[in-house]
Amino acid sequence: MACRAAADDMPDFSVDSPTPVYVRVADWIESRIKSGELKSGARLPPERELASDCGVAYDTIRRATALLRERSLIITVHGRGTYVA
Amino acid sequence: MACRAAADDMPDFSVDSPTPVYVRVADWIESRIKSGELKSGARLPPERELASDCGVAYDTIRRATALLRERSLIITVHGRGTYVA
DNA sequence: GGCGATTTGTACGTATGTATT
DNA sequence: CAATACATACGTACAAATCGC
Repeated sequence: MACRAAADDMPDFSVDSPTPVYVRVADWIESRIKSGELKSGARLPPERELASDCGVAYDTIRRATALLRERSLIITVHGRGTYVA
Repeated sequence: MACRAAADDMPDFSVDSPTPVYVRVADWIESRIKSGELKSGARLPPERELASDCGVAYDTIRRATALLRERSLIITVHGRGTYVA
């Protein structure tokens, strides 16, 4: 599973913080892109998989990916998946 | 109640259509702004009230207002309400 | 400044529809 | 046609901001 490897250094999104969880998830994914761990064209895990891996709800992942789409960091294709821009 | 008056000519959002409900709700509100029925500075009903009045879920209203914010037609203030721009 | 009421924001979970493979 | 994956829609609960008292 593509995301499991990343789960090792995945932040604990359950910790209390003034920053919303969906922003922290987006920032975390952004940092993985910026660091080169996720290269352009790479496909992200399915949203539901991301949700369960991150221990957050599907809705939260949807918000996070919406943010990243606004930031033009990812591209999402209905029925296919989400890719690094 | 501010919105009840508008309920008379409110479209039936339950009818089947290829256009998502949240887009139709947004378009309906936009048409009420463009027609002058809702003037600049006017406050919209609370989102939950809009939801029940329109017979749709809170989530659907949130999507609709998000669209209208993107279109710069409304301004939303946390804890206060939503206003025509 | 506190308190309660109102209103938006976030988060969770689930079901069904639609597009791609 | 079946499996996979994103999109929409519903409902609920609690947190956070604002305002009037």
